[in-house]
Amino acid sequence: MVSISSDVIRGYNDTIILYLLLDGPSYGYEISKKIKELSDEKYIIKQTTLYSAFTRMEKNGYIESYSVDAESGKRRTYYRVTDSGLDYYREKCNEWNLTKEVIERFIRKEDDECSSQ
Amino acid sequence: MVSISSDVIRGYNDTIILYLLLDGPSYGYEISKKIKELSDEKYIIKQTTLYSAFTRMEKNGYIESYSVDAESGKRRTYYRVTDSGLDYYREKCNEWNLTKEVIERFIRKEDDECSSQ
DNA sequence: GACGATATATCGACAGACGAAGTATTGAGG
DNA sequence: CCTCAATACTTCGTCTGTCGATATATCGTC
Repeated sequence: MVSISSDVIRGYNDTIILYLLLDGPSYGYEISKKIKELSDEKYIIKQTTLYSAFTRMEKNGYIESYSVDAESGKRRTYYRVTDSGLDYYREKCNEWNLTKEVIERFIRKEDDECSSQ
Repeated sequence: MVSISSDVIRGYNDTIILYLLLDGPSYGYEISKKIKELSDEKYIIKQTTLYSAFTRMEKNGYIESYSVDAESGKRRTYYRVTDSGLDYYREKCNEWNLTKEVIERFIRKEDDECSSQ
């Protein structure tokens, strides 16, 4: 079975998270559910990866956090995208399109070496 | 200017190198030139990255090396792909197609948030 | 009261990228 | 002859992001 290795996604976790935050503020657990859903279970982000991405991005000014005590006891940390975060997201989108194009030049298609999976 | 960040390529350097070695044995300096060429200068692999990839892949049995003393003094270490290396390359091709599809779901197109670069 | 789901945090290990620096050869130009 | 650019490879040390392990706390339900 072909599955996604984290080394590939590495450098795009931030982008994925930002994409989901563009719909409105959200929190860790919800984001992880949405990633799983939107990727048809093909990519399940690790907790540690997710939370360390939040920390990093907040430090870089791409997102802002605020705490909410939802339904009695359960506290949540919500994050929202900043202007700078939106800029960053757009940059990553452009970078992705370029990168995709470049990598594709080194991937053989069905007709020759890369057919039988 | 949009340029390729190494975190994105990370995990695909091996694939890129293997692709070029599929044409026949080659050595470090030549591979680096070819990558630069084939990517229209958009991706220039760092020496250290390249040579550490060779070491890693040889250790993993994906490539084999042999030394050649070309044109009098200059020694070169040539690498060729093994069967296991070809398998690995094919796997990475499949993985790439999957990964590309998944990441793309988190990239906004021109119509909304990801237009003005 | 035990368990699964929700929700977050911290710590330490590891792999891959890469800057800096060094070595050695060859050929061209002053 | 010497220097410099190009060719060709190596070693060392640092940094960043991922992730396994572990811990904590709440809520609903069986």
